[in-house]
Amino acid sequence: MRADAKQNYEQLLLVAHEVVAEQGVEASLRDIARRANVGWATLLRHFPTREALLDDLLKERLHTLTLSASMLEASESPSQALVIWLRQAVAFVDVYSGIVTMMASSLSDTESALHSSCVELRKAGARLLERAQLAKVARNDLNGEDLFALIGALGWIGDQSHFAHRSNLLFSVVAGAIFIDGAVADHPALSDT
Amino acid sequence: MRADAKQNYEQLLLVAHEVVAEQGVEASLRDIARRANVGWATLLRHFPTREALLDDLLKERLHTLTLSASMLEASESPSQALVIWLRQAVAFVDVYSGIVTMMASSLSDTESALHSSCVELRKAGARLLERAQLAKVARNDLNGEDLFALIGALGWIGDQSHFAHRSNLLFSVVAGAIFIDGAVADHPALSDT
DNA sequence: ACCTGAACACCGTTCAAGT
DNA sequence: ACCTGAACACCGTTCAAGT
Repeated sequence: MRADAKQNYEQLLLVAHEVVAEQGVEASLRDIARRANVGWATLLRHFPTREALLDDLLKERLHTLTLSASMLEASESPSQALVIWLRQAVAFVDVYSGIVTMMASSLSDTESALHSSCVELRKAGARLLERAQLAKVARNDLNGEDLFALIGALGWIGDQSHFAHRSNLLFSVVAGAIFIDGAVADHPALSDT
Repeated sequence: MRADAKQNYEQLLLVAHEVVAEQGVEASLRDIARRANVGWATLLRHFPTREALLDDLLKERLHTLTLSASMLEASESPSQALVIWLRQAVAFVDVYSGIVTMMASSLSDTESALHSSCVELRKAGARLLERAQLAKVARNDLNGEDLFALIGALGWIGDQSHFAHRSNLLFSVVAGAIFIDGAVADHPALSDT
């Protein structure tokens, strides 16, 4: 990448993060280009679709999240590992409002620039879920898609300003439902404080 | 209302239902006016905001849902009544994709044309929840807002084509989490078939 | 009273020119 | 190679005319 191109790219990412964090994933791309002092068509060539921009915005943090899943796989308690990771995943999607809807549709859209990132996320969760199922602490009728769906559902709740202040409690309600009765009764990670 | 006005109004509602059921709540209003063979500005005067249109589209079915809540309040089992009503509520929001997000924001926006309808819905659920709590079968730390949030979360899952085929299972997972362990173990309404 | 088109400021898509 | 403005077809908002 040429030097001026690289500078444009990085300035765009910086501004895009600010604007999207403030206004959500449907923020005006034209507005982002204006605030970044970059030509409108330049943004479109760096990021041919909205999904491509979001993918680049999420890349680093997504990598951190999947790394965290790998670490947690080696931890002592399969149920606690899953709960801790779920909390991280919900915090991850909380950064940009509307991102869960975009990710959910990208999961089934092979052509989306976000697709492979979403598959990665699902796989990371699925591994932790399967470990908990083998340990007989998580419901056996759930799979990686369901985990993704529940993270999305909690992310949706966090997106609604009217519900956001209850999202900690609702996290513990929904996350707790993934486990078999009593299996996580002694896990402080599920208490709501 | 003048005769021609009334005819326009009803034609608009008819077409709007079709288009919104197909494309979701963000469907083009201009397109609806075109398909209804009605002047564009005419739609805007009948429905000054998108929320006003949706409110009229939902009114009948919402009334049915609140009536159902009243009936269920007189039924034998408080827990079963709540589960049955929750299923109806999720089916209600399933008709228009994106409606849960619009309703969630209307719940805190007193100016929205949908506001009072949303409050009605929350109240109907809250009454059934409180009855179940008094009977010691539902978690005591949840309130009407939480119930609305969980209905919205399940509605969001139903909106995503990739997750919709799991929504029955996920309903039983999330709805089951509202109750105290074992309180609904014998309720066929929570089985996933 | 009610209906209607048109002007306006936005959006994302596409493309032909610039350096 | 990369950047850029402009034309295009849409959107919702507003308003001045029509019958």
